[in-house]
Order: sequence, then structure tokens, then C-alpha cells
Amino acid sequence: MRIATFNVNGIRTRLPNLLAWLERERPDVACLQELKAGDEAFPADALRELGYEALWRGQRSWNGVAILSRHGPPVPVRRELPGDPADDHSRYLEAAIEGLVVACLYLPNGNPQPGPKFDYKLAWFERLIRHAHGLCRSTHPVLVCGDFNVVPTDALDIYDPRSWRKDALLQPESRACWERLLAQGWTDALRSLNPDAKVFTFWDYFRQHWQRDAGMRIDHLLLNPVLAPCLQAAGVDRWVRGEAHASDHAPTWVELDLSRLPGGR
DNA sequence: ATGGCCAGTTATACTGGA
Repeated sequence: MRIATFNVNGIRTRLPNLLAWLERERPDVACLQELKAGDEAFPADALRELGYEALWRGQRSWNGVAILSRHGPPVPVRRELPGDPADDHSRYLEAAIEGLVVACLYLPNGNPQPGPKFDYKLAWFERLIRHAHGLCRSTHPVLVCGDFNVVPTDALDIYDPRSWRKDALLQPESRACWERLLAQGWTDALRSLNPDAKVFTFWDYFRQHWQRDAGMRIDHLLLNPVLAPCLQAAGVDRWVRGEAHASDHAPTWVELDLSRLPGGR
């Protein structure tokens, strides 16, 4: 089973790109972020024509997340991250698909920092760490994926950190949260299979960063200890970033062999 | 230190992104 995460940066203008990717790569499950559209604008019919059932939580103008599945409709588990009833951002979805728990998240960007947006990012991260603790210890297989808006290291996860020193994605506080999350026992799929390689998932629209391969790794897929033995491969569909009118992110995926789960399937 | 490029908005300049 192949599961991908893709920050589409606007599902309305990006629908042709999204459909082209789904048709060519045929992921079994796709987690989307930054729909930038209300619930009523979600293109459920176009996705169903390609064989995908969807669960979504939109929001006007910004945020918005969705989980697509071509193995029957995703069974909703949560539509929000616990811990702050006043938080109305559409940034989290959790669903069950064929016995697998899939969480799709869009962690706050946090710029500019310092400031209230950075505070919100760290508070959201704390809530995620709290909730992920239970997911990691679950006896069920769990995958948590999405746009984490964290560049884990200077050495491997960004083309050159110098001009990004003050950016929220590289701050020690952001990275400390990421490390605490991983320390629960999660496997960072892309990094575990590429321990020494620079692998990017995002290239901004400025200064020909895509053409120069000046990217960073901020889209991540985490496997809990039950699921980790199933990890077969991980990668980035870079061709999607090179298309006309592309999102600034590329789809990032894992290939899982679920027959390796305890009990087998 | 700044700004470069995008998408969306009840738009024709701004916010948010990262």
C-alpha cells in the first residue's frame, strides 16, 4: 500500500495538477493540505471519477485538509487536534483505512517569529506531541503525515540554511518539538531509508529555487512501532513540482507491506 | 536587511504562505 502526503496549495486552481498526479502515480491513500477552499468547494465528484473516496475539512482562504482513499471511504476518527476547543483552523484529520490509522496534518507555519503566530505554532506542536503519544503507543498501525513546517536539520534538510536563520521552520524551538515527537518512537520514513542524502519536498517560488534544486524537507511521514516493520520504500514525486502551475510542494510517499503486520494480512 | 513569487479575497492592495 502506498500512502502519500501532498500540500496542494489551493485545490481549486491546482485540481488539474492533482488529478494528473493521482492518475499517473495511483497512490492508495493521499493526504492533502492547504485546500484553501470551503467544504462546499471540495471536488469530490472529480476525485470519485478517479476511484477515490474522500474525507475533508475545508476552510475559506487558507488551511484545509483531506484524506483520499481508493480502498473505500476513509472512516473518520477525528476532525480536529485535541487540546484547544477555541482553535478553529482546519489543520487535522484522522481516519481509519483498511485497519490502518492515518493522520493528516498541516502544522502552522509560525512566521514571522517571534510573535503570536510563532506562539501558536509551538502551542499546536505541543498539542500534537500530547496526542501523538497515544498514537505511537497504539496497538494499531498508525501513520502520521503532512506538512510539518519544520526543517529538521541544517545538514541534510535544506539547500543552505544561511538565508533562513530567522525563519520559524529552522528555529531551535521548532526543532526541539520535532525531536521530542520523534523520541516517542516514531520512524521518520524518508530519513530512515536515506540516512545521508539531501531529500527535498518543497521549493519556494522565489529566485528560481526549483530550477536550482534549492529546496527543503518539511513534508514528513511518521510510522509508529507497529507499522515501522512494514516500511518498504519512500520517495518524492519530484516531477509534479516541475509541471506548469505547480504547487510549491511535491507529493511525498511511503510504500508499506501490510502483510508484515503482527498476525499478517 | 530586503525582496523575490504565488493563491485567495467580495480584490484592483492586502494577507498568508515558508
